[in-house]
Amino acid sequence: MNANIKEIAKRANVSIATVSRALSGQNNVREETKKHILKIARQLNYNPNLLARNFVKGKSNIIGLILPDISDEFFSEIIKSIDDTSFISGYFTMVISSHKNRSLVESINTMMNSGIAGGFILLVPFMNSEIEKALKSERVPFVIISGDSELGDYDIITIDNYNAAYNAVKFLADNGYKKIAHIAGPDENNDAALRREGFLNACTKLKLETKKSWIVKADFTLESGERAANLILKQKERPEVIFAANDMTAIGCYNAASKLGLKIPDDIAIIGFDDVLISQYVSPPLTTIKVDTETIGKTAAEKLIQKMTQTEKLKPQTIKISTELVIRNSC
Amino acid sequence: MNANIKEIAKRANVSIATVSRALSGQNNVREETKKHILKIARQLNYNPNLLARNFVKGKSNIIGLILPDISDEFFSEIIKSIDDTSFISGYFTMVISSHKNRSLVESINTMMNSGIAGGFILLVPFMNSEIEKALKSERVPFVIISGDSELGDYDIITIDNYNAAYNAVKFLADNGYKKIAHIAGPDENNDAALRREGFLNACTKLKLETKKSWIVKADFTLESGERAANLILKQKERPEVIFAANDMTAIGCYNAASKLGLKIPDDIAIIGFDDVLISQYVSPPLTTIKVDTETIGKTAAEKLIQKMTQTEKLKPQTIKISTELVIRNSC
DNA sequence: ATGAAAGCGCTAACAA
DNA sequence: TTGTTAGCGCTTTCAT
Repeated sequence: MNANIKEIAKRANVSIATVSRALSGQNNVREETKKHILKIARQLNYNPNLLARNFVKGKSNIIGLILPDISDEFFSEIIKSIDDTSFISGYFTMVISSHKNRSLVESINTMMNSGIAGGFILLVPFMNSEIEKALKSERVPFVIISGDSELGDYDIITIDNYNAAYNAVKFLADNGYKKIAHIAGPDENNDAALRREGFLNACTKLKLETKKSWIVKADFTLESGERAANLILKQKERPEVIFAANDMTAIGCYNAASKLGLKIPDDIAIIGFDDVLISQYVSPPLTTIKVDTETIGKTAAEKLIQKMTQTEKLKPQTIKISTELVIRNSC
Repeated sequence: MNANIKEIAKRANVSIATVSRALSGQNNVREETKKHILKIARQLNYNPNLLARNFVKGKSNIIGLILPDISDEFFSEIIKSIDDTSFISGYFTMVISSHKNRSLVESINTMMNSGIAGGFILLVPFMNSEIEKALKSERVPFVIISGDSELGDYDIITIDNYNAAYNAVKFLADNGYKKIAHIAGPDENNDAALRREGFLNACTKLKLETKKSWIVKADFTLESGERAANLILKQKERPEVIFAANDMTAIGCYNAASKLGLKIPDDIAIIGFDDVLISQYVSPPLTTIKVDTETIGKTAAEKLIQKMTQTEKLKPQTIKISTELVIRNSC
């Protein structure tokens, strides 16, 4: 069994209170006593029982990270980034994913009420009333990472989907493209909705040609992208370029184009969104919009820790992490 | 603040002990009383304080997952799989990655001594005496996920690197390839070492031609794969096929081949290892060896939970998760 | 600067 | 079946 402060107190001939004070680095202990205690603690290879410490303090230095029911490299990077940031401030990261066995709401309730986490970061692709209800208690602080900055009165870390999409279209216009199609993401996905909106407004403002039959819904997967691209490319009038809601969809377009014998970017140009690893290795390398996952994770963790440590309540804040256009050879 | 059993006891007119018993589903409570208590608990939206529960029980239902200082889709899948499995048995998953700010040894010590985790899963690409020392206390149970099944007297979940590599080479031989090269992984990486060994032995046994200059070391990255492939492909005598230690390296070969104007698989065939997502989308789709990450995670979690719950100590066990050859068009 | 003691929420041993 | 009580390891308040 692990040594405890009682044991150290006995060996050091002091009270457990003094040991506690010395170990938690308070300055109301005589320097000499402190040194002595620290030495014994080291000898015994003492590690504080974090469970007991958190318990008695009535708070936890565990940060919960609630993930949705999908799995891609995005999350792996977010997790690392959050864990990195948390660790520096003395926190641990607990992952709790939501899936068939456990709903998002259940995950939120656990984080909110079990006391196991002192705060949590919620990754949600969408919001609904069930989730809102679960979040209402605010028993422990949380921040949300989401595509939508208009979710409500929460602290939100988001990327600027709308402007990123708008600027992507502007880039295409600047490069002489006039006829442009869009493969959208799922309706209920906020990232997807905002990208779509940015696309549509840019088309209007910049006087680019698009039409209903050139705007096809997909679901962020490669397969759905290929299906959607087929729908677009087999029409009598073809667009010059497709703006895909994400990279996987864009790569689905590559497959469709290849099977139809169309060359990228000459016959059909393509632009994606996300800059996943694979995008630089497809042929031709995909022009896309880079999402800075590391900064997203870091910012979320920092904001949460700020909320966990300060007492006064600040107004909810939306932090938009900017994106970056990565120009390669697909348009 | 969250309701506690004291509050419930008061409202139900019973003692806290009875409440505790009712809530933890013991059967030594009168059915009627139990119902009453459960109802009140629900009314109060009661959630047990897990910190207190774990603390008093002297154990934790948190499973630690120690990750090395790298990040790829492999980990994202492992995390999900472990978390899924843990959740079903009532455990949480805490991720603790090792990196510039926190060494592997430090992570192990935290998991071992802080009481915060009741057990942990260690992902290590290699073993050394420092790590061995940290693991020696066995204060809490753990299992290791590693490429090497010969690490020592531990419970290890591993893939059968040696046989997977051997069989891959056999597959190549069966398909008529005679001259074969290998791009190896880092020396200190056990997965890499075993794949290399499997390759070498297969070459000997199956009488395939290889030579020193056709066996080049890389470091699992795409760039290093491209460099290594260049070294191989620019020699006067070229092999017919390259067995790459992992998929990213294999894709590096694609780049090298493309720049040298060599067609895959006609001029040079390629086979990889891992079956990462991207492998099915490169052109031509990569033939490779699929590593079943989901089963690895699941098995590791199950084994660990078994160790955490049973009292008698079993002999350390090595569990090899089999791999699967995925035949595509690169050889 | 130090010690004594209460108490965090819960479980479990013992008593009734 | 139910209640009483000790105690898990630690922090913190109140004395000294």
